Amino acid sequence: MSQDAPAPPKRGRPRSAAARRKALDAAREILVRDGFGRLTIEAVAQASGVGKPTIYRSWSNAQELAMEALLEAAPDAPLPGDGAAPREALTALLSRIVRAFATTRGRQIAMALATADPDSEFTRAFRNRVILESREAGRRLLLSAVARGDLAPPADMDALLDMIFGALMFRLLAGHRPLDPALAHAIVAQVFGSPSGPPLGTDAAPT
Amino acid sequence: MSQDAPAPPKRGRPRSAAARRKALDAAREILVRDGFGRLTIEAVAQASGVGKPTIYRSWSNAQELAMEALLEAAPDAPLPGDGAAPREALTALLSRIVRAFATTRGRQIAMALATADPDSEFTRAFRNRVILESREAGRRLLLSAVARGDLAPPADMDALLDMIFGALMFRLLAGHRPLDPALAHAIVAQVFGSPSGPPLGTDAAPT
Amino acid sequence: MSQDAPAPPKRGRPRSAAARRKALDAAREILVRDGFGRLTIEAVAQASGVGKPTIYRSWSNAQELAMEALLEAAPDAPLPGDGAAPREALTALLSRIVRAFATTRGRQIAMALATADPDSEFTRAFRNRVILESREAGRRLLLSAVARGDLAPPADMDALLDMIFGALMFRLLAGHRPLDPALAHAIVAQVFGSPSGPPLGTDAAPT
Amino acid sequence: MSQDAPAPPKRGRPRSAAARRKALDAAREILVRDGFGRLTIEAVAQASGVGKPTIYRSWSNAQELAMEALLEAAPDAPLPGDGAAPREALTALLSRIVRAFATTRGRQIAMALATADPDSEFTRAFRNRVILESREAGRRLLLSAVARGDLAPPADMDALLDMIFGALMFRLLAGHRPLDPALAHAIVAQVFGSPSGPPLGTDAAPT
DNA sequence: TATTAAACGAGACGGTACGTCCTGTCTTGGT
DNA sequence: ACCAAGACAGGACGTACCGTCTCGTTTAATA
Repeated sequence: MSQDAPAPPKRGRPRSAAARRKALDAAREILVRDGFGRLTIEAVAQASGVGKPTIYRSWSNAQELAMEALLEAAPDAPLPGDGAAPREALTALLSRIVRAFATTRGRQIAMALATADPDSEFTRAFRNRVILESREAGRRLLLSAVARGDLAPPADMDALLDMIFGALMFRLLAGHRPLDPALAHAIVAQVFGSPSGPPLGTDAAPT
Repeated sequence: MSQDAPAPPKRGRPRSAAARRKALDAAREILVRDGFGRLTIEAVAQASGVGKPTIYRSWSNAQELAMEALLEAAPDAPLPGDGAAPREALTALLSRIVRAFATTRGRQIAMALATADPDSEFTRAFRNRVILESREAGRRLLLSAVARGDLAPPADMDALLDMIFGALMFRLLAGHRPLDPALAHAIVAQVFGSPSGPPLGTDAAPT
Repeated sequence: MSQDAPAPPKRGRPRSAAARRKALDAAREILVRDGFGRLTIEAVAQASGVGKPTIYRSWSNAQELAMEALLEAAPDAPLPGDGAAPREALTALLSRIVRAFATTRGRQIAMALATADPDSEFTRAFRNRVILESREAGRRLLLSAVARGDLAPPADMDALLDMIFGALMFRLLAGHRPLDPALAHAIVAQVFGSPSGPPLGTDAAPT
Repeated sequence: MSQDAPAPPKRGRPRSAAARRKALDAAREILVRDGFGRLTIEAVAQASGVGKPTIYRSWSNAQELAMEALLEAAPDAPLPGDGAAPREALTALLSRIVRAFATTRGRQIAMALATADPDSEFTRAFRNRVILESREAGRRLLLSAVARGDLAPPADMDALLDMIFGALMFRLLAGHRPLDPALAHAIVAQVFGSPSGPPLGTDAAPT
């Protein structure tokens, strides 16, 4: 991505990895302690002892720095074993997301997403990594459920996925109801049908 | 709560409705023309000819002013006649929302929501007015569909509503796929079942 | 001066003397407590319970109000009996001025004088009342001293008076040396000559 | 006092002398053109193209900036040759001061002095430079006059100096009489005695 | 005694300036 | 060549007062 120069002559002093680290750590701490609105380059430079120009060399504004800090802090999605029962696996996945979002960081991620330039390369990377990765895990689970006959093949898989993951983000942002684990179960029940009754959206008899 | 002063004598010069109007109009124009990031109290004062302190007297920061401006500009939800077929009515409702969000204003609303203090009274009012009103219209439509037997009663109505409306917001914010009218149809199909086949979540299925 | 309107019909409610009083009292207290820089119309209105327009009806800005408040507070110069020995009377007069200026008020008077529009009618009145009245008393004392033969008739009486009173103001403003009672005696000695020895500036040998 | 850091390493970008210059020049021009009351940090920043924070880095308020601008503009006191006749030299010195004060700047200096915090370090420096330097020149002239026998040794030299220079300031501030060159001559005559006749306060006034 | 006009308190108005904060760039001296 | 430090121009922030302008309420002279 930044390697398109085939022969980087590597002149001069190389960038200090330590400086990046200190900046990211300071940024993360500020995010956690004071929230997104206080994450200024000035404050990060102050707190980390890294010079402002050095920070600007790595990130072009506070949003990008925030995103990378959040992205780092994101749990590295140990996605549930695909061998398990898809319904339970999806429930587990959504529950993990709920728990992650329930912290302050969830809102910060949402703010970062909403505030950032939607077309920036960084924003795209962030979306892919933080948001859509889980969505793809969900897709795999739904496909395996369909393969096992637990779920009728949905007419529009993408729309279904957006309904599932959008519900979480909607609760988080609109805040009209708490974002709690019960939602994960309710969503799964809605998709697969009630545990006892016939599954949602399928006419395939339980057999 | 607001009834403790039974006869507030209304001393002093009353607030000027004209000043509020000019400020809101200028704010709206700036939002449309330059986006949320440029909506500065300074700029609004400049553009509207209203003094800064006067603006601060009515709104305590740029977010609040932005919200009221967006809120005003929000279409006054001419909700579909509840007598019509609920499935078509829901499709129409979601399509209208998609069209509204597809404009710049959609992202602005999302940014305002994400950026603002989630506990502020203004934020709450904004959520109720702009976000949850449509959700309630959706609830009414789903209930009437259930009453007509078009839809199996969902186990968790709130979760279902959040899935429906969350999908729209998710597409808007994550931006991984376009927020287009096809999504409205896909969501409705997912909820009610494919047009020809048996509806989703119906118990009409089992045989 | 304000009588050029031949028939002031004096209809309507007359100005409230109480409002003037409250404003002046509040102004004086603020001057004493917080100094000249804090004497704002706003603060006086707040502290006195008098409305801002009412204050502006009587004084056209904070300087004028300050001046009138200071002027009121000025000791009503019970000038020394002209029958007494002029030299001692002048010493007493200057000592009194030193004492008055040594308080915070002295500086405030100087600030008011320096800050105010030099051509305003109010400033002229203030100067006449607060500054020049003492100067005229001094002139009378010098004249009587000349009449008694205690003092040679000065070539330029006005210049001499300005030297006497200017010395006080100079110490007050420049602050290079304290404005203390010793100065009053030193000035008198300078003008009349040392009590025992020959007067100042003469080359007449001490005999 | 300023020696506790023996080797201040002077890190970071040094202050720009050009910025200071531009600010001071703009300040001086505003003082001359519009007067002390219009000397706003805002206006200086505007007129000079220097950022407000940069100005605040060098001066902590408008008074200090005004003082430094006035101080710069002050004529560098080419004090009269001490070898000349002291009486004529003193007359020349006072005349020069009268001429300097007769301009707008005189009043501005007085306003700056009166308005500023009397204990600020800047105010002290200003006083020393602008006010007291001339006074010291006057002291030297008087001493040499005494040495030559032109003048009887005054009982209190400081008081005499304050009378001489205070007279100028008094006329300037009180404004009861013009501050014109005649005053310089009158003061000198008062101190040294009339050129022809016997000096002031002499016992030549017999009987 | 009733009318009525002016002054009253309150406080919002359009402004100006304040002094602080942060942005993103630039310029030092020190590894 | 990169680093930290920090000054730079710019610009928005939210506050304080300015002096003016309604408001609705006294209040006292007049009619």
